[in-house]
Amino acid sequence: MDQVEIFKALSNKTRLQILNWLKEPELNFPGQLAYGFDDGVCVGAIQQKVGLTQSTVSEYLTILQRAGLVKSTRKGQWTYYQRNEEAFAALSQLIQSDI
Amino acid sequence: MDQVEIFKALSNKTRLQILNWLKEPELNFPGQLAYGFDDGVCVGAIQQKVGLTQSTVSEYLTILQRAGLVKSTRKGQWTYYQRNEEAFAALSQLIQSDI
DNA sequence: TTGGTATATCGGGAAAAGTCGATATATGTT
DNA sequence: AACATATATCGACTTTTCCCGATATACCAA
Repeated sequence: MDQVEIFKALSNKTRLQILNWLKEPELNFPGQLAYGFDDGVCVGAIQQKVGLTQSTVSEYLTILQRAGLVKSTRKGQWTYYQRNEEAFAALSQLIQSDI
Repeated sequence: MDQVEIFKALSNKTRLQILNWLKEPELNFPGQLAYGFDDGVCVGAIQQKVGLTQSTVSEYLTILQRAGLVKSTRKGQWTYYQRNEEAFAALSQLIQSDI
């Protein structure tokens, strides 16, 4: 758990926005309803909502994943991303005790 | 409370180190014992321990203050910095609910 | 195999952050 | 007033981040 890496990942408005949207996938990505949300939301859906290029969004998700804040699941041609809630709980705790 | 600004302020190993040292000023800045710690620790003492230049450390403290993570008190020629514990409590809470 | 779609990675240009030395400002002392 | 000390700010340079377009890779369908 690299603290600096986590805070860097959170130091960007768009990435914070993505994390926030991923709290309620059904609500924020209704277009994907048909496929379910058990594994999270695919990159394309996030990209459309974000409005930046595909490469940028893919990189942002990688940054969030390296920091441990999201998990990814590959299914066919899609990669689904979802929040890693344990990481947020741990971070909240870390701020209370370690930082 | 600008989230991005807070996380940027925390995205640096030295600044995290400073915040950590300020948790126990008596222990980490014994050279300043004579003056007491009610208002925190002065820039010079922090600078010596950090080992970077005076200008860099001064700027780091400004960054931490703009993010609301520390408070400063001017006394004569010295500026004393101390942690703003309310900000950390709020941040911990923010991560649990908002992010 | 050929082609289509989804995602990842690469290379680059612009903007921001890291860090320094030099200088400015504020305060204190004589 | 003149000088010393503590801190803040400025200008410059290097490194990192932001974000893009182009290309590569992985999978799927005909």
